[in-house]
Amino acid sequence: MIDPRLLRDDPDRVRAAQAKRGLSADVVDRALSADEARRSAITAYEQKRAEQKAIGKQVAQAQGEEKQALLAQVKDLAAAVKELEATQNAAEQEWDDALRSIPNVAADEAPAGGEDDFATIEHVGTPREFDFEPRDHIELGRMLGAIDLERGAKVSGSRFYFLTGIGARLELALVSMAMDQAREAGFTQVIAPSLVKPRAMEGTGFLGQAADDVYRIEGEEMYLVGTSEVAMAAYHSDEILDGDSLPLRYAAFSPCFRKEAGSHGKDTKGIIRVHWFDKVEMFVYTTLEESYAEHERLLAWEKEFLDKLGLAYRVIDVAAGDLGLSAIRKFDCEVWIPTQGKYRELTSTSNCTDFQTRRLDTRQRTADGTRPVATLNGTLTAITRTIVAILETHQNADGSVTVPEALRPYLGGLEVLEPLERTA
RNA sequence: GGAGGCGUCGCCUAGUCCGGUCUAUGGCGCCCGCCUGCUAAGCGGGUUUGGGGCUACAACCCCAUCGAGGGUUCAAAUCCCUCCGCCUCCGCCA
Repeated sequence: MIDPRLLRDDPDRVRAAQAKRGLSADVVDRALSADEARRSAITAYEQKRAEQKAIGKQVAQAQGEEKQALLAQVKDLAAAVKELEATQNAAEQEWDDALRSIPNVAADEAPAGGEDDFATIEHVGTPREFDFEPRDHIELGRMLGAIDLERGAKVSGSRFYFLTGIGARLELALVSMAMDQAREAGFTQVIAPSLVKPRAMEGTGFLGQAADDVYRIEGEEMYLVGTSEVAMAAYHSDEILDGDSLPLRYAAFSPCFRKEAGSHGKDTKGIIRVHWFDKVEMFVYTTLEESYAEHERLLAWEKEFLDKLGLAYRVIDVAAGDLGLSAIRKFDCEVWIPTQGKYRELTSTSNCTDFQTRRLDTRQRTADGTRPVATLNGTLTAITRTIVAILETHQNADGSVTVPEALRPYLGGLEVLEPLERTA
């Protein structure tokens, strides 16, 4: 959630931020009046409570008739305190609800508007020209025996797949390559749980409008994560971190699950948009001041990985309305998909500043107290889309695929993926 | 899944049976000061977190905080209920 002090001191800035995302500012006023109601309720309760405590002390010492008199007096007080406490709790709840529904204040640099209002920052590499008709990843995957969509649908339904043979090896290779890069950059490698409690989901901002896309476990208060960001943001919840320990950089592997509600008809074929995929995600805890530079670093690491795979892509500055609840700024790396003739999101990095840590209560110790830290996340590799990009970009006329040099060591030196003689 | 034990302000710990004198004890660590050629030791003081008031976002005052949430009571670390986590044993299992 946003800093309550910002809301109190500069509500117009929050109103402007709502407008920039294309949202109503009503919630700002609701939060402001809730804050006032809350504070007067707190004052009222605390006054009565202090009175009750004072008399309570006398009761403990008094004897006989005097004690009886005091008891009678304080009995009414107890009822009043109870009532005021309930009022306070309700006011507090109201305020919390309003505050939590306000998204993070977008960075000045983030373009205003919605999904289509992004700004292109740069193009890296050039989309490959083919002197033959390129095959899409579905056909290549079938020829290589790498992707089995039919059986995915049979076993789990639409938007599911099996990676088989070289497909399975590709995933393991990509994960290793990503993890090695991260480790060399100083990240701690993590295998994270993909099933989490509501707190983690809510804290990262995925239970608001985004809740439609989240799988909930029947009969349990548990959710399947859509990204290991969820587990990693909650990793240090309710902790006060030593200021010297920052930044804390984690590279987490986990499966990711998404209902893809509302995307009917989009990317219905292949493994571009699936209900489950595996991902290596960078997640960083740092100071607010350092978060902006760290965001650039995360982008640089994402680009390094794409560069090593020889992919052509562009980097976009995502518009305010498309940032999600938590981020103030987001860069997407969109890779050129030859058979679609367009750029598709492959990785994404967000600076969530102290929005998530206020919800999850992760602070740092400073010379004069504690303060919330900043969190950032960035994709190193989302396996399925990475495989799509590699197969389509590096394919040859005979259906074979040239392995990017950087990936070869992870495939036992394999230089070319060859089609199977016949498919099973 | 079953049985039992445990959860106290960084760590360890007293207190819980028998509710009020708990404004939570003591030790370790850490911080400040004194002392001291230096260090150590010694001595004195400080050291949970969140919120509210007032303000300079200081000092100060107040409220909450003994795993979490309810309840009983004038009053709860202490009594009752529910939940969570950890440990031991059994069962099951990768």
